Amino acid sequence: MLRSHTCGELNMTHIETKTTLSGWVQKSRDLGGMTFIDLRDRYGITQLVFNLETNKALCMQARKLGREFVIQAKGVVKERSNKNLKMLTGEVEIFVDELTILNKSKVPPFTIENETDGGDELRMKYRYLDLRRNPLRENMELRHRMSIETRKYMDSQNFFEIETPYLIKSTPEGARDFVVPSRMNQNQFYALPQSPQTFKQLLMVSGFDRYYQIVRCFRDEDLRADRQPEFTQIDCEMTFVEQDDILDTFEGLARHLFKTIKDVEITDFPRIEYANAMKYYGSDKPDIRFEMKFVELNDVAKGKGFKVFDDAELVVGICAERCGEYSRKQLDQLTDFVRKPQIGAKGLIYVKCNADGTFKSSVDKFFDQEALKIWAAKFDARPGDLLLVISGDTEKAQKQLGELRLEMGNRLELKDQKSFKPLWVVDFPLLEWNEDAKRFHAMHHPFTSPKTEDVEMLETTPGKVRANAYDLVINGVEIGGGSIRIFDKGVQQKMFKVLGFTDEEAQTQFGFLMNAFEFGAPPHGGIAFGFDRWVALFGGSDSIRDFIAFPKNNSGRDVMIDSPSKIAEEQLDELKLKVVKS
RNA sequence: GAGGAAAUAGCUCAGUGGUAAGAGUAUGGGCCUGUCACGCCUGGGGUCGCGGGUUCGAAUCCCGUUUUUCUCGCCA
Repeated sequence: MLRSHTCGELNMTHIETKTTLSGWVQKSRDLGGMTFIDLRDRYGITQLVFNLETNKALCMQARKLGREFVIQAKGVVKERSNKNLKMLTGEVEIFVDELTILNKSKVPPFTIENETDGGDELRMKYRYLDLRRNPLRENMELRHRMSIETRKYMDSQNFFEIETPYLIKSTPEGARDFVVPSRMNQNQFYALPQSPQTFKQLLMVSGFDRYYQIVRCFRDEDLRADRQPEFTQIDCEMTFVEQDDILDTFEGLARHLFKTIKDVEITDFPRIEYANAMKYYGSDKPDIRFEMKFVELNDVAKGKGFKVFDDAELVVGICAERCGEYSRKQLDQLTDFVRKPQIGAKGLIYVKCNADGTFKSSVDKFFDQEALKIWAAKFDARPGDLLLVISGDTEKAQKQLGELRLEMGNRLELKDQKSFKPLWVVDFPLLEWNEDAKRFHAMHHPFTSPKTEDVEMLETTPGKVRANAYDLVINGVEIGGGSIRIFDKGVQQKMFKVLGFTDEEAQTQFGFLMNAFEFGAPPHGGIAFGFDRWVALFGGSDSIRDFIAFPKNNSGRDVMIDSPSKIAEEQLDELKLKVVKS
């Protein structure tokens, strides 16, 4: 070993110990007569000290060290005369008597500090340097610990970790596939899995009973801060279970991770139907760290001659506590917010609940004090509160108000970073109408089972069929989702029919699964968690990028290795591919 | 696919038509024996993303282009 200790472990108990440390030069402070070097490794920073009087040659050598040089230093642990209690090793230092430069370093393009001066692009290009920084190192450690604890819990619950293939078959539903040409099978392509969905179902048919995998998934869609083209799921499937069994099992996983990683006991996992999540929060992933529930006003708002309300399918509002003093400017800002094209509301109506018990609203012309008093009562609003009301088509109005609710949550600082509020959203619709394709799409995926009592509606009103599908949401972030699967060939065929597949297409695309279902498929269901998001959530970040060692940028590029890139003509020839210049 | 923003020293940024493009930081040299954001002195460092245009004159205005980034669409 090129070291006897790490840079994070030496303290007062090691005084007078002979030690050999290896690491990177974090910083040197040359005071003339003496020189201090901060030596860094994964474990911490230890101060090396060189004295011109004691050993001139060595001190001169130390002065020449640059940032990020890799060195080995041998010496004795001494108590500092000037202690630095901000550092873990700040009570001691090493009197060095032998110094070896293991490797020099160019001056790094940005500072390797907790607060670096480098911008995102530069840090991505030199990711290996960025990963030397404490915050990134800590993120990787968090990720590591979460994967270990996940495996511990899953193992304790008798789950097998089984690997599934990455070179699979392209399927029409869902996200765009990444595609890989096959050399041995000319003109044919593999696809990278969007998730191991069908394979884990086949493992259930095989009788493995409980499967999980921490597995890479690939989706060729546009990216966001919380989306990467390749990302990691905790993918799980169980046999002979009903929805509650799955929710219970994975509440267990969530509790275990919260306890072991965050030292937080989660007592409550409320469950809310999708329909109510939309009705009260305008979102299928409500952030319930704060209340501000929707109140519907159709009965008191319509029929008073205000055309906007009378023509609307839904009039709905929220109560922002203690915002009754909002200025014209602040209200205009909120109106602009909901009118942004991304949100798309026509306007915003406000009611100020004045301290003296009167009301001031933007619809005073149509609603007198008595009418507004009834509104306020519906919100349980107190003097000093502000009511914000949106109207329009039900679904749109709910989503728009949902965005406004989150915005108000930000403005009023109601989203406590340290608080974690998980919940299950259940009873998702089975299907959603796709206006462009003029057909239904599976909301979750085509193998999700409809609720038994709703199956009949598949042929009459497919849009109303509810699914045995559920999402785990924490602090407004969709952490995972799953469903009880269809295990009956007949139901699966019906499902494909509703999705607009001909029997032939269904057979070509998913024949392998339907065939398997004819050989004694057990009832089963499962769930998959977005591991990167979960780690980021625990790490207190909205972006998953800094929780992935080597992420890609917004355009799906790895700017460090410069991929994707062109390939050689010979490679194309071998694959029988031609590149068309556009 | 649609829209917004940005590109100036190694890095982070200021500079909105006019002399010679600046700051902080990093970096080279010098001084300093208890620093730990060390301090002080001093030096080097620029294709103002790229291409075209307007102008007596463009980092600055206009057009195009590339890259990055944000939002929406999209992401079962």
